[in-house]
Amino acid sequence: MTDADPIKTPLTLDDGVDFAIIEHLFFAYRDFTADPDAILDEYGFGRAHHRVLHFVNRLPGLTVAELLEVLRITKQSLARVLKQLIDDGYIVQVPGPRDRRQRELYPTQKGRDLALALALPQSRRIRAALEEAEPGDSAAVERFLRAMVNPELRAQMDKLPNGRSK
Amino acid sequence: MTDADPIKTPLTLDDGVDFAIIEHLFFAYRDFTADPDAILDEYGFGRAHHRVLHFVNRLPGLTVAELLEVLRITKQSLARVLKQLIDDGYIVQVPGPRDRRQRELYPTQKGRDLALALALPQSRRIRAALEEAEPGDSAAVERFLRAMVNPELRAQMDKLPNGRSK
DNA sequence: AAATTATGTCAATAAGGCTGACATAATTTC
DNA sequence: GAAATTATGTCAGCCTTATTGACATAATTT
Repeated sequence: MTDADPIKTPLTLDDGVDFAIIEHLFFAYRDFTADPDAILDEYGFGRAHHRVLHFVNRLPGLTVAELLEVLRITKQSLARVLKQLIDDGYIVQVPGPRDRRQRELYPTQKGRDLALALALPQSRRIRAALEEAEPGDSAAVERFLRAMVNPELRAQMDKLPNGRSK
Repeated sequence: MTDADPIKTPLTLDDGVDFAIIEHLFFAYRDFTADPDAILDEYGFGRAHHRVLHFVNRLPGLTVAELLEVLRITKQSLARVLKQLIDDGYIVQVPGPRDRRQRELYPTQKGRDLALALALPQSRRIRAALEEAEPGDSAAVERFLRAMVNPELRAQMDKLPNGRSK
């Protein structure tokens, strides 16, 4: 019955696995999402609403199909969340100019304000983390995180406005 | 009704928020967790099982209370997941030597093997990401991720074995 | 006119969280 | 030794976010 015996030694770096970064990512992401989660609670929203609101603000006018592509969830999962955001006046739908079947999604001022309020504590946390860092660390972190994404999905990231838009 | 009007300009860096790193973290973490998720599916397990199995392997002998502390979930949430892992022979409980009320949690060989199998694709992804990086980037990334964690929770991270154990 | 497409909606299911209440056994305190 | 506290387990019920499958509607394309 040696297979049912307890193993008393911990998994360590010996095992050829980079547990340091694996665990750092876990803890960092947990606290990173805790900031907006607390705000969302007050509105009766969850993390799903945050993601929708975020991308509608970053890519105003995107269609439902495009949003599903970015979020990688199903239409039915999106439906409830999107409906709430529309009913509560955070997002509006506008019929597509060329194809009137499409619904272009735009934030309202209320939706813009909330998106910004949710991003602010996250941005503050990032800025604080970079204050203790060496110059160049910011670029290194961004390069690393980008390289962690599946190559075929990096194109999606490039569609997001990165420069200072006029 | 200007508040219900669609806003057509995107949120950008102008708004004083570091969207680049916010979004990079989102996409990176999504793909980072997709690797083990696919494996867990085959076992009928979810992400919750992964987290339990991971920390039991990294801190063998920890008690239920300590595990709850690390995971920051409730006893009832842990119960279901832990029970499955024990019933299926991935984890065993051993009565605490000093306090026999406590249940020390240890992985079995089967549990050790699965924990390692789940960590491997994540480690491979990290290694691949760092291959394109400059020397020193790895340390910069680790510093950054650590600084992203709430200060009072960093002590928890220090309890994890980091060196090469003898 | 027929087929396809974009979207919306209904019903059912599942995972993984939560709270509250209660049970048991072991330890600590008085 | 009795009482209080602690560590754990378990039951019942609820919520959110996701899933799949099926079907409806309107608009566009063929």
